[in-house]
Parts: sequence; structure tokens; C-alpha cells
Amino acid sequence: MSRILITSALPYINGVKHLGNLAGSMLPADVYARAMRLLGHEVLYICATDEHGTPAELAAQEAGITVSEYCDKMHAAQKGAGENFKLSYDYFGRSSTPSNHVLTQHFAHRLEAEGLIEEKISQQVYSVDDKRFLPDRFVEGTCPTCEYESARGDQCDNCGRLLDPIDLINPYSAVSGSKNVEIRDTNHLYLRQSLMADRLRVWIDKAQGWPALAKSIAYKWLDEGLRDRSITRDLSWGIPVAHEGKVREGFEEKVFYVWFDAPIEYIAATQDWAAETGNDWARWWRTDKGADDVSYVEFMGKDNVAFHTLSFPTTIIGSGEPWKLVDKLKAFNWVTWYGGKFSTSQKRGVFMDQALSIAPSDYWRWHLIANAPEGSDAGFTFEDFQARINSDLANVLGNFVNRITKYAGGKFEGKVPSQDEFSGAIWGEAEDWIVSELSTRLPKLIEYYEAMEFRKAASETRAIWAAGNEYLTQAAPWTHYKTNIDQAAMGTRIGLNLVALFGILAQPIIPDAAEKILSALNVPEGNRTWNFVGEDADWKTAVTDILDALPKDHAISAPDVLFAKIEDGDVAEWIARFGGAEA
RNA sequence: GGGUGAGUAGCUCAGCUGGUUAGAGCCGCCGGCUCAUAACCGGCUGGUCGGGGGUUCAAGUCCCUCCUCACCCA
Repeated sequence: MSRILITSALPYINGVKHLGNLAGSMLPADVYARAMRLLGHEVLYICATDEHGTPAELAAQEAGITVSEYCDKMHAAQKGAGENFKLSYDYFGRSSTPSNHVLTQHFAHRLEAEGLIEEKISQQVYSVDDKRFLPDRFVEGTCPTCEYESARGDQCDNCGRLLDPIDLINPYSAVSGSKNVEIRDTNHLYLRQSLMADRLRVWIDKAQGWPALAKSIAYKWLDEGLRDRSITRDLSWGIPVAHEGKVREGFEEKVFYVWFDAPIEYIAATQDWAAETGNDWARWWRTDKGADDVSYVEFMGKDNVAFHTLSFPTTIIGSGEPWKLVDKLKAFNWVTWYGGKFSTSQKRGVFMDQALSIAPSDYWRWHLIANAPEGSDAGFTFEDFQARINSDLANVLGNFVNRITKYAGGKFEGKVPSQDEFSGAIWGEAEDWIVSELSTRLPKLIEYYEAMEFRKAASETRAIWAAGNEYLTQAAPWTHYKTNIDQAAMGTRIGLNLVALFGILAQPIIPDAAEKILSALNVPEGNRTWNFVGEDADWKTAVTDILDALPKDHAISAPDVLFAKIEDGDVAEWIARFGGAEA
């Protein structure tokens, strides 16, 4: 047993997330957290909404409410969506909380004390009418290259060239449209990442358990030379540039950049969790207070890798304090929507709240894990979704549970027939076969979870379910029943124990269905873990015990249909509603 | 323009440091069974592993080059 700290990349506050976001960090983190808990580890899974930055201000402005109100509303929406998807966060926090203010300011102070922060003067567009400096995206104007008239300050949408807002011709404020703007000097804080490059490289050289994707991205940045990054912005919504309540001179109108404070929220959210539950946060995050034996695992999309391998570690290491660094990280590619991108603005794709209006969370969880974007982007189509759900969940698992529980109900009064009562049964080839099958597949399944290979974990789970069907075909209790009830009883008993096992194994990916199965089989809460093999036991012994785990005459019932099939008509309707290929 | 990842059966994907006849699931076809959500079990069809060149006794698996897609960076 060990202690595992898990974080998934903070979902940005700007709207309910779509299925691609879910599949690329929160869902696999949840599945991993659940599996590790079942294996007996002490798990802490932390996530939060990322609430600062320009897009939040813009969205609030569009909605006609204050940023604070907007964040309250969207945080509640995202929290609800996560709960409905059965994401088992130990805590789902907010990056705008007081704890994060304090901690972010603390880190900035420490970094400055270590000589890693520098205040520099730069030139920036100031809007006289708006009475504020304008961040890149708040300035628009004519592109100096192609003369496109609505180029944004950071990039021209017409020619694609990256811009500095002070180079725009006829610049104007995107906030008010005012052309009364001028270029003024302004101060910002820069994180001197360049000074950290050697220490980061040493740390990355030693890192184990990182995918090649993550290491190569990190090395590439190091090889090119880390540039100092500005960690402040001209916004009012965010964490003030202050220390111990005192605002830094000249920074009254500025806040920390969202990418500086967001990862710190992993820690601050843990503090909030501890405060609410009476737990100790330091033993998870401070290596001088017990976090040394914690295994810290981060989940994220591929776009976040640089921030998690370089920027945040710069903050952590540079503080000079004994904070916990990431041990393993898992980066995902994108889920694509009928070959294109999911897009909030163009309303392409399905969003978390909408998804649950057309299918249960288990359906999405299963499909998104079995089709996880590991290794490369993964395409989503309703046709694939239908095929996978009907085959894996309805046919292979659902039907298995249904056929044997109904049979036991009809022939054995809904009780687990015991070897004592039906003593004439002979252990045969079918039984040897299922034992051997499970004793190779169960350890593989656990290995896949430990290695965070989610597609393989799902396909192994399915293979185990399929083996149950094959066992029933081989054992054929319905045939034996005509001549040898004892033999039929054994096939039924093993079949029912397989149902219980399948429910236990299904818990990380499809928790709702697993719960239905386990309660139909009256499996007590305490007997649902994955502690299959004891100290000295081997898998064959363990599996043999598993197949006779339900006690004599234990009452079971047949659950209602676990998975209704997705009909062709449903798919057609969803495509019409969500766009599908034509969108 | 640079970097990274990917291009393997109709579809979705496995194939670690090169080594017996390239695998799985789905789809399709044939057969079996009848306990079950017309489900399940078995079998079969199907690939010159993006193109070209090279190294090697041997390459999907290494090297070069070209093409296509995605993402990151500029």
C-alpha cells in the first residue's frame, strides 16, 4: 500500500467542458484514482476550476455579469457536471480562493528572495477611455503585414502571423472599441526560468515514469533555451501582486498571470480540502512533513505538458522549499469530432451536460476510456459509440449478468447453489479453463491500471467478461440440468461468482452499473476491493477462491436490464441534433 | 519554417530494445447452442504494415528521403 496524489489539469472556467476535455484528463484521472483505491492505496484526487485570465473576463462581459458572479455560476455548473459523470474527486476547488491568493503570493515572494524574479519595463497599449492597459487579445487593429483590418494583438487571423500589439496600425480597444489608445511604459514581473534550466535538466534526467512525449517536449524547450516569462498581467480579476497584504508599488492595476497561479491551486485546493475535512495537507505536499513517500501523478492534455514539466517545477524548485514534485505524468492527445476539432464557439461536438441528456454516464465513460486518445488523437463518432456500447456493455457484460442470474432465479430459487448440497458435481475442463484464463488476465489487468494504459485496461476487462460467456458455453448448466442437477449447480455457482467478480472489476470505469450488479448479488461493501492475492497465495489459488466466494444459499436477484441498446434511430437523432459529419 | 507524435486488415487499434506463417475487437459470411437484451460460443474471408531507397543472414520494428494528418513552437 502506498499513498498516491492525483491531479487532473484544471478545467478552465469558460464554460462546461466538452467530451474531449473530459477524456483527456479528468476521466482517466478518475478511473486511475478508483482503481488505486480498490488496490488498497491511500489516494487523494484533487481538481479545481481555473478561474483567472482574459477569457473569463471576456465571457463575463458577454454574459453581462461580473467576473466573480460568472465564476460562481460556472464553477457550480462544472462541479455538477463532474458529479453527474461520477468523477470521484476528493476535492474540487477553485483557483480564486483566498488560500490560492496567499500561496501564490508566497511563492512569488520566495522566488524573488531566491533571485528568480525580475521587474522589467516594457511597452504596452493603454486605452485612455477604458483607463487600463490592454492585454494582447484586448487590442485589435490593422495587421502590419497583410493589412487585414481586424487583426488581434497576439495574432492576425488572416495571415496567421504572430504580432506584438504595439505594431498594429490604427489600434483600438476590443473592450470598448475606443480608438483613443496610446503606447505607454509599464512594469511587469518576469520569472527568470533561464536561471533554472540546469536544475530542471538534472531533475528531468532523473525522472522516471514520464512518457516519451513529455520528456521530449521538456528537453526541446531546455535545448532551445528557456526564456524568462512575464508572470503578471494588466487585469483586475486575479491574484493581486502583493505580499502579506501589501500591494507592490506600481502593480495596483495588475494581477498574477493565470498560468502562474493555476498549478499552485493544486496545493491550495488540497489546503482547502484539509480545512474542510480536518485532514493534513502538508503530508501530501511537503517532503519535510511526510510527503516523501507520496507518489504524485499528474493527468493532462498534450498542450499542458510544458507548463507541468517546466513552468510549475520552476516555481516549486525555485522556491527553495521542500515541496513535492510530480513523479509520474500522463499526457493525452485530443478526441476529435467526426475528424475535426471540438469547438465551443462553433458548437461542434457534445458537452458534458448535453451528453448525459442522451446517454448514461457509464456509456460515455466506457467509450471514452476504451477509445482514450493515448498515443495519438482519437476520433469520436456516434456510430462508433453505438457499436462499442452495444457490443461491450449490452451484449458481452449486460447479457452475461442477465442470462446467469435469471437462470439461477428460475432453477435454483435465486440462491447460490452450494457444493455441499449438490455434491455430485465434478470439476472439469471448463473449470480448469476459466481458472487459467482468469489467473493470467487478472494480473495483466492490474498491471495495465498501474501503468495507466487505459485502452488496454478496458480491453482486458472486456476480455474477462467474454471469458465468462465462454465458460457458460463450455459448462452448459442448462444441458446438464436434464440429467445431472449437481453439475448444473456448479456451473451456476461459478457463473454467479463470475458476475460478482465482473461487477468488482467494472467499478473504475462504469461505477453505476457495477453498483447495480454488486447490489443485485448482495455483495457487501467490504468485499468489493481488489485485494485478490494474499501474501503467499498464487493467482490460481486466488482465482479458485474467487469462484467460490459467495456463501452457501446466498440470495441473489437478477438486476433490471443493465444497458439498454443504442438504436439506429437514436444515432440518427443525435446526428441531426449535434451536427455529426456535416457540422 | 523547426520540433514531436501518428500513418498496420472495410472500421477502431495492439505490435518492448529487429528474428518462427503480422495480432485483437467491430463489421461481413458459415456453423453451433437456447440459459439470456435476435444475445452467446466456434470457424472463415480480409493486410506487398503511407511511397521510394538503404543497412542486415533477417525490418512493420534501424538509417535516408518524400507524401499525408495532428499538436506544440516560431
